[in-house]
Amino acid sequence: MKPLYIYNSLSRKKEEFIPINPELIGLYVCGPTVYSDVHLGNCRSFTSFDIVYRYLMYKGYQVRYVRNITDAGHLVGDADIGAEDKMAKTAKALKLEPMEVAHKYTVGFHDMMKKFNNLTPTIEPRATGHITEQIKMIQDILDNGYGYEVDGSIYFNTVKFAEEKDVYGQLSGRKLDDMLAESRALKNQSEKKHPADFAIWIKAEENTLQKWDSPWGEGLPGWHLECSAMSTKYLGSEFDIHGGGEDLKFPHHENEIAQNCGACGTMPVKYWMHGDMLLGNGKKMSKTPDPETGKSNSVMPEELFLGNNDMLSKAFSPMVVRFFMLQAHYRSTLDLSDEALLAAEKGYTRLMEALHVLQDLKHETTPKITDEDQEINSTLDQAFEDMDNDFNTPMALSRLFTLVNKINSFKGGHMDLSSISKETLARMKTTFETFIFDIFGLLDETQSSGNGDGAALDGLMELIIDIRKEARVKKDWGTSDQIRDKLKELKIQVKDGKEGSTWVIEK
RNA sequence: GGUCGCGUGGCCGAGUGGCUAGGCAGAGCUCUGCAAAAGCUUGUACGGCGGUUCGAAUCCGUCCGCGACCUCCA
Repeated sequence: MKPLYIYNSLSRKKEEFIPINPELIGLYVCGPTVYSDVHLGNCRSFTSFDIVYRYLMYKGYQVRYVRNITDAGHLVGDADIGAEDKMAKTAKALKLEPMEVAHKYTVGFHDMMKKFNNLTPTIEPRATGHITEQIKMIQDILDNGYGYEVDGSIYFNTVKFAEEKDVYGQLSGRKLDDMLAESRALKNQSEKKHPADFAIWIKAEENTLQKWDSPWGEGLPGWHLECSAMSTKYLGSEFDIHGGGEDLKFPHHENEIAQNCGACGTMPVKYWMHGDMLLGNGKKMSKTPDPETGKSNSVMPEELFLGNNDMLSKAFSPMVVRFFMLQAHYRSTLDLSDEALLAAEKGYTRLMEALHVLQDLKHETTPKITDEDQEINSTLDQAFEDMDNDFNTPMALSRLFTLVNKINSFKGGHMDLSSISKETLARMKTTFETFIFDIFGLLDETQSSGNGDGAALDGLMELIIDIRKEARVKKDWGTSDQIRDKLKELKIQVKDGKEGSTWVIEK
């Protein structure tokens, strides 16, 4: 197996990926807090890690992919206690049980992941299902002396941990001294000994909707803790890869490390991966409205699919959006715009069309190995090298497009198919399918078949194309063009080629 | 204010000391009954200013602009 290089946020450089246990890779990705609909930025992040998951599997690894659902403990605002829980806030607003809120948005999240053709993780644990594990972890942290109780709430003693372990701040590049000087955190009335300390168990108030019994009284676990507890439970106290959005690096992931380390004494994660943000109007896409304009710049996926957003001139399908995301590296910000999506749409269609052409290419002769053979094979090799280089999807995609050119040339007769060997053609076919479907996770939306209507449409189109063909043989251009133009109005494009006509539904 | 990152041709977006990224758009040509599709050709791009180097968009310094985190967000 060729080595895979992953950019590790912890060391800030690319490192060769060496699994702790080659038999089973542990991958943990921070999932959503299910208090509202996921927006497109969330989808980008999950899609990025879907590619990671897919590529690891392509490499032959068995992967345990854990992605959590946070359905408790995530507070609104920056207070550690006394603040409202996100779940509870939505529950009150919608007059629902917190678990109804969780279910509603979990289902919505799953639907969206399916639309983007993201694979399901192998385990999707929820915070409320792991209260016992979280309480146990709090106890471990207390036993190790890194926690303290104040009036029924438990805090993580960041200062003590930082002094003793020298790992705090490593991931986010923060120094505790600087944080000490930071005055902002003190603006809230707090029981904490130090602003950098954070709640791991929050005492329930009278009106707290979600609360559980614990050795310290009724309460709920703090945010950050669910990830520590559940990753430890399913992947062990040390595992391979942890992923999440760049915006989770601090405080979420930094505190996660502190909790794991404070409870188990080991650094939990070997490779930390962070995906960068999707931008809307040049700014991070966020659910929170802009304080100046009062409007959120987040685009909901549904708006994209239906085309009902001010930014968009038309609707874009999930696969076009996925293709659009693949064209950028996961560690770069990506600007969403109508123009960029239109370009992605054409590119996506071109790629899928070329795949169809490729699948239909056949040749019988087996000539000698030519330069063309080598060129194609090395381009295919390079595409995999690009993926091995920190999942460089845009680069790998560009290799595919290099071959799209050749594929179309073979079909159009600009290049002779017999200039490549049977084996090379076969490899090109399988590699294209592997990349497009297995690694990139794209679906073929250009195919009409798959249901009864599709089959009917295929038959109809065959008939119409035949009729037009006859008209053309008779040089009846009026009929021929009428068919072509009418179909065009119906968003069906007829493509005349050497071997007859094909058609495609325009987006 | 602190920490980090970015600024690439009309747009999106890779790359990173010397070799064509790619997609979209534009121009010319080929094919075609005409188109479309497809193919071919075509872009003196790397924020400004210095420096290192035989050579820098790529390294260093500096200035300007933008963003992320530091408070919930993938």
